[in-house]
Amino acid sequence: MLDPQILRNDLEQTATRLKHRGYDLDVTHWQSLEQQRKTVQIETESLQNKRTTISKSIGKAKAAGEDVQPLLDEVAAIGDTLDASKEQLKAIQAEMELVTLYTPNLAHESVPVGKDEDDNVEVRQWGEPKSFDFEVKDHVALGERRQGLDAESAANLSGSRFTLLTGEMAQLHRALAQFMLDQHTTHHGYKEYYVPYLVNAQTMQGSGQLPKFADDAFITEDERYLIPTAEVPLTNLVADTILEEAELPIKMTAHTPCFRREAGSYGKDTRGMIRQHQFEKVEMVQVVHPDHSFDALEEMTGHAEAILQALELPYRVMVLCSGDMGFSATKTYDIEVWLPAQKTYREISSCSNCVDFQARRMKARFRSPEVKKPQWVHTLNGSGLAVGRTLIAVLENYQQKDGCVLVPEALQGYMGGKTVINVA
RNA sequence: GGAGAGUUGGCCGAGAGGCUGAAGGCGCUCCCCUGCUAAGGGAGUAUGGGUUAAUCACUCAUCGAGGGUUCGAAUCCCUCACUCUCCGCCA
Repeated sequence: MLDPQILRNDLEQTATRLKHRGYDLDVTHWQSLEQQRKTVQIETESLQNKRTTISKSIGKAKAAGEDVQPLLDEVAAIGDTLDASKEQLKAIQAEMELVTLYTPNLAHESVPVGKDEDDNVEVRQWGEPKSFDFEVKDHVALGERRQGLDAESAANLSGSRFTLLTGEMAQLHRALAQFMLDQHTTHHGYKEYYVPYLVNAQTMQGSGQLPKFADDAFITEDERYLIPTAEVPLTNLVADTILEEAELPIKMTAHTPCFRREAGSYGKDTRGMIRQHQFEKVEMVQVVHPDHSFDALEEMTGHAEAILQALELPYRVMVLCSGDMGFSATKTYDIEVWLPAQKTYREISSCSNCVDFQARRMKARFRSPEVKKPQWVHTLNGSGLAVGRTLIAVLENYQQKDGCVLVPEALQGYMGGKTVINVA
């Protein structure tokens, strides 16, 4: 949720900045709502005040044994007008709330203005894409051996966009998640959480998935949502709370499955396990003091990078342009890992600073000794990393001519000492 | 799934139709006293919104959420959510 003050005081500029994000704010509509709101609210509140005043005097008059009938007559006249005024105010406020709930965050000044992913800007690269002296296979081809990656069985069980892993593939997948969690908890200062995978609508709204993106999520019959990312439960842990400044920063990590409908991505990434309805992710979330959120974003991106560096997987870091960012973010770095079979970099992590956008939706605040009023915290989230995609990256980057796959040194301890898998 | 109890400010806790935005305590802030420490005395201390250039100003809302009764609701009624206890079931 944007600061209502900037919509009131700086409407034109805000509309322009929203346009950079591909969002058209109906300025005239908003202005008219705002104007109506003001008139009706003042009217309602003054009627309310009048009624309360008279009601109180009725109490006093009764206690004094006076005749209250004249006062009752007077207050009766207010009733209908007040009710009508209240209804009107409610309707206006509901409409304004809807607009604010559907309005994305503003892009930070440091974010390049652009339309889509083609306008994202590379920030840095790490590692050299390895050259192979043989024809490289993609992860699907590599996974066919020993049926380690069995798309057909998954399709039979559940439909398209599901994956079944067996044997060493499943073990490697598990090893990756364990390794990531351990890195974040022992080296990067995050506390590990185990969280619910089903959340209510309120929680989904707090982090920005609802109401606008209802179609992207799976919903249960009793109206709970399967989490699309652990960001949702983790971030909402501070919903409706006033923290002490000393409690900040809060750094949380969790390994969870993520569920996404992937509505509107028909035909995209249909081969292999790049885009799935269900995938594993290790997520990082930080709740920080507003002065430090941009530093925290750099730090958190570094934490995700550290995983790739430990796995010796080449990657590049992109800063997303205004038009390509997610709804709640003010600035996002995508980390893209090198996939030799596609001869391209593919997203494996996304780290975002949401500043006070989610905090306002969730009512997450903190109190500092210097400032009397509670202030909004800033929230950040980042993948560290998407486990399925990391598996793909390991398979493709560590493949050998004969189709077996070397186990990255950092993972060997998690693989029972194995140095190579997928041997024919 | 069944039966019962509960949900009040940062925390604990009173409150039973008007004088309650809410006693009291804890915590916190400021002041006084006390040669350290402990203790004592006084004052202050909810959140959100609106009006305003801004406020020491005025005002509205909020006692789990949403409805209702009433001139007036933390207090009465209804629905829902959550917590706790007991029973049942279950990994």
